[in-house]
Amino acid sequence: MVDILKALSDETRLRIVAQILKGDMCVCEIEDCLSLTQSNASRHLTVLKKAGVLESYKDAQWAYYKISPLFIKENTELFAYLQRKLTNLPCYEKDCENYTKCKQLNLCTCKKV
Amino acid sequence: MVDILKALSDETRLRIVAQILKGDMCVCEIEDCLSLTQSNASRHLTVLKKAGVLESYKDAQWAYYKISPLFIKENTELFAYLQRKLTNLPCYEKDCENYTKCKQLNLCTCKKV
DNA sequence: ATAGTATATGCATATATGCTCATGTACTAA
DNA sequence: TTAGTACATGAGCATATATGCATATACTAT
Repeated sequence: MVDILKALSDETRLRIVAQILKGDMCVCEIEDCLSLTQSNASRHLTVLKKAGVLESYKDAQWAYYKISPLFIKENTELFAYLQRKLTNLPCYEKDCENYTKCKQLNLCTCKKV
Repeated sequence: MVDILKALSDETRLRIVAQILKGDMCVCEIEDCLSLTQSNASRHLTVLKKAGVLESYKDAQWAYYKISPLFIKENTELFAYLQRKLTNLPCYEKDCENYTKCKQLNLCTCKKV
């Protein structure tokens, strides 16, 4: 429980979760969308994964991250809280716009599964 | 939101919240119950208060802390999550025993409101 | 095989956090 | 007024965390 809350107690990681709630994303999409360096994005994703909030799977050279179904199952109320509150994050709208923009510019060559 | 999660992302503070969920407590009760130094207990309580999780009120020389009604109102799901999960904390049973023991020994001279 | 892309990770560094000791403040009791 | 109790807070230290740079690994495409 502490690990989960620790993982979620960082604005960048909340921004990541907020975007992934809309659907699975690969690391480069997170980078582009939130304007993070590659290593920084990767590290934050690792923290969320180790805490059990996210899961990852590989497709070709891309690593996709998704919300862990087990996390949702075992932390129902917390998950509902995130769903309701994450859209209020200061950066949320901007991050979403960025996501759309990056999609159009094809900054990431991966094809969504 | 980040402030709240940051405040809750520490085991000692979760233990504090777990006990206060059972009813308002003064600082010396928290100290005794969780075996914390006075300054440490005070600091953690301050963090929780600044984040809006707790509120405090004074009675004579004692400072009582309680769960903030506004926090409960605005963070329903999170509060429900805490209520359900905090009893699973590793120290929970021990802390509760300690609480009863300290009550009996009258380690704290304050009279509960 | 070779070059390129995507991701993870070691190392160094700056900042944040948690803790203790000592001190300050507020209230009580005599 | 004086001593005692409860609580808050400044200073200092040790540890943890976030970040960037450089490098390693894994996969793709030619």
